[in-house]
Amino acid sequence: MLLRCELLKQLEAKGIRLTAQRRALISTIQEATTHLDAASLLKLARERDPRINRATVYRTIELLKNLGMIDELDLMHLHGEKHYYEVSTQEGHLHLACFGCAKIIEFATPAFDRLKQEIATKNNFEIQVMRLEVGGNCSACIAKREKYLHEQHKPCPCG
Amino acid sequence: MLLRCELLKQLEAKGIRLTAQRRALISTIQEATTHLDAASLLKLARERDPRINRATVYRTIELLKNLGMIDELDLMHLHGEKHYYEVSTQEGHLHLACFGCAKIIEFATPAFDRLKQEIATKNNFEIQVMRLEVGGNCSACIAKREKYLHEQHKPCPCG
DNA sequence: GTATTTGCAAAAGCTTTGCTGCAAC
DNA sequence: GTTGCAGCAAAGCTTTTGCAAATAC
Repeated sequence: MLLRCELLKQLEAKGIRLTAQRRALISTIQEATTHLDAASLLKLARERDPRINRATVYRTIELLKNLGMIDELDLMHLHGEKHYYEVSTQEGHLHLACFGCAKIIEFATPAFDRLKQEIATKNNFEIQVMRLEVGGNCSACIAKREKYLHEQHKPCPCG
Repeated sequence: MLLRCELLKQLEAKGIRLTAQRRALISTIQEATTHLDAASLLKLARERDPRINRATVYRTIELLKNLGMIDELDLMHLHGEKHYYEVSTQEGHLHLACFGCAKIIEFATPAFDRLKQEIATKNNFEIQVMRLEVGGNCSACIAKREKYLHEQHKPCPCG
């Protein structure tokens, strides 16, 4: 249930004034259909407002991060060291990165929040951010590999 | 239960031959008492073998990572974008990074491996690496903050 | 003698910063 | 008039790479 530019509303509600450039950036993040890194975000947002500068991208990201409105992801450094961003959600979820095809799978489970609770309680730790990332092979890539092994007449580990 | 230079033994068992420089690097990782980044590792390892070069550090890290013998951590980017390394362990554990005092707390719980199992099963995903990092405030920093608020005669959220 | 690995230095990739000037109240 | 942001370009930090020389078998 994504309201149209929920982030802008939240910022407005906090009394934070934004320039047109920042508004363009923020709606771009909000409406993105993939995880964006700073460079892609800049490129996309410039379609809305060509004046946007790289420095403004990083400064706006910093702002939203500090307000806890977006989360920063590494996505297992699948494509170098850049960071990716997504709008923070109420319930925790995690990211599976496939080393084979670079696909990113999002997965949510109640166990995630239960674990979060356990971590906080047992360590008396006040959690602000929790990031869980997994790397490996997705089901399609596992199947591909097994098909390949089979065609090579090599033993298939699954029998 | 850390055997003396377990990593070297494992590599030897795999028939992987190592130069003196790499051996010095690897024992440094093995015997480290904190999480090392590439630069600290270089500095420390040079006390054992001054010939070691930065490139060799990165190339050795790459090797150990690919063999699954060390894990790469970000530690919530508490000190910039560098990576930290630790010897892989059988059972999963996670890292709590305190934004207040930069302390890193390690925490292990069976729930971690149960969650890992659930992720693998429900997504039919073959997990190679799983990294869980948490950022927030440790108990000491929470106490410090509450003491401060109390001295300022401000209301204490805990009553 | 061939293959691998080293050291060095330079490049690359992403992010941050200093500064000048513009814009908003 | 002050205050704060934007844009620009340069610097910063970490990591990677090309290549010639050195090393190991």
